[in-house]
Amino acid sequence: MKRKPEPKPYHHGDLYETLVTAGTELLKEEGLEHFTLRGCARRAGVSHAAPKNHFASVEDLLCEIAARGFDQFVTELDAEADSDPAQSADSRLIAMGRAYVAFARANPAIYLLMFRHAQAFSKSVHLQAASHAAWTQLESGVAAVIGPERGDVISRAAHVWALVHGIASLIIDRRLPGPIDFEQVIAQSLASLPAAIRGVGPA
Amino acid sequence: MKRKPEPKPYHHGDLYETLVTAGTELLKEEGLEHFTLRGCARRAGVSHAAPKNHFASVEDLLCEIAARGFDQFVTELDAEADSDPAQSADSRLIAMGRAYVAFARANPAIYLLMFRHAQAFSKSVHLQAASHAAWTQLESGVAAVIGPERGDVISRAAHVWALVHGIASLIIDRRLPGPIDFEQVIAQSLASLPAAIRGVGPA
DNA sequence: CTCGTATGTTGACGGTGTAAACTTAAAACA
DNA sequence: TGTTTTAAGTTTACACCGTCAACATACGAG
Repeated sequence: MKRKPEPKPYHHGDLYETLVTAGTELLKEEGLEHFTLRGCARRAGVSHAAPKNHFASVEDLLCEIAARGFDQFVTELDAEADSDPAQSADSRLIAMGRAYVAFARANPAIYLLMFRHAQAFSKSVHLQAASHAAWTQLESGVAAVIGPERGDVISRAAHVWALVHGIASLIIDRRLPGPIDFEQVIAQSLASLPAAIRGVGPA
Repeated sequence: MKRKPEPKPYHHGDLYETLVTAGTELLKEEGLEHFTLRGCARRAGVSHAAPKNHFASVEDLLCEIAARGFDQFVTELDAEADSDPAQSADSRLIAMGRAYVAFARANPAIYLLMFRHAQAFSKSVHLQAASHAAWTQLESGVAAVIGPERGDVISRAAHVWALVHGIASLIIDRRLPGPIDFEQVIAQSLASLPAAIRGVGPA
């Protein structure tokens, strides 16, 4: 058994990391629909069965890629929300919403993998933790907007998530009709959000 | 060449319709992920290459199934919106939103096929017409809410669609955290919609 | 220096979509 | 009615895919 975590244990180098990198690149280039484990192996320069030693199945590799996507996602949203430290809770939430849609548009295949691909979250602790962090991030943004005394943060957070997820999905799936201004839709929809989640429901 | 459109041309009976039926059933039973052209042929009781005579590819069959899904979708939303002829435009739009999410939850695989599966709409005139009808239905509901003189119906319709699409997607993908009341999220989110699309943007 | 074992390769299996060649039977026409 | 055209279905084949088992290799522990 190995004891030291040296970066290049032997033969290939670090096939685990190489596969994650190759998979991420292939995802961006070819899309989730055409993602293939054998394709990752080819890009990594190993035989088609080599990944088996590091990932029990193609889903395991996708889970790791998704987990790293969540890590980057949370980092980017935090950075955007904190870009102007003087702004209100409302504009912080709107900034997060803008960053959310921007991430989806910049990384459509990763976004689909993270938020729409059917995967067993329980299989990967990394994925479970990373996606949980994203939800917590959303909840705190919503809580700051509706105020500390109001209950029901969860259902309002779901409302916010649904709106930005819907916008992102319709855009990257090219579902909106041709002559439409994405930026206007994003700005208008997000602008209505603080009032919408404050204005309704029980105290 | 045949001239008459008789329903059962010969051997199998009406393989075209049988394949559409078998495909719809398999979609509901196994989900879009496990949908297979050979599986449809098996259920129809024909060889795996028989569908080639009626559908050039698996995508063509899926387009026809999606088109029929849109037909049913538009019918159900119209019925729900017109269920109470005395209701206001606001509550009509909310009723349509409720029916939208209900359709997705009742037919998740068909919904995914209709609204998220990458497909060449241009390949099927039926699909193109049916999905266009759904968009028109949405636009008129939104126009009634924001009033006749206001422009920008398209971007407000996109806003409404994004919200209901997001709710439906998160629910059928089981993305919302465990202790959450779907009905409350749906009711709260939809209730905020008329004011949201009326309240913002240019006159 | 030896040997165990983690890592990578080869080959195979069943599955998929699709294409070509072949067979069958209905329809078109004389 | 009888012949021929042609649409519809079958068979076979190919290139992929994910996964598995058997084998080869080379690092690292002892």
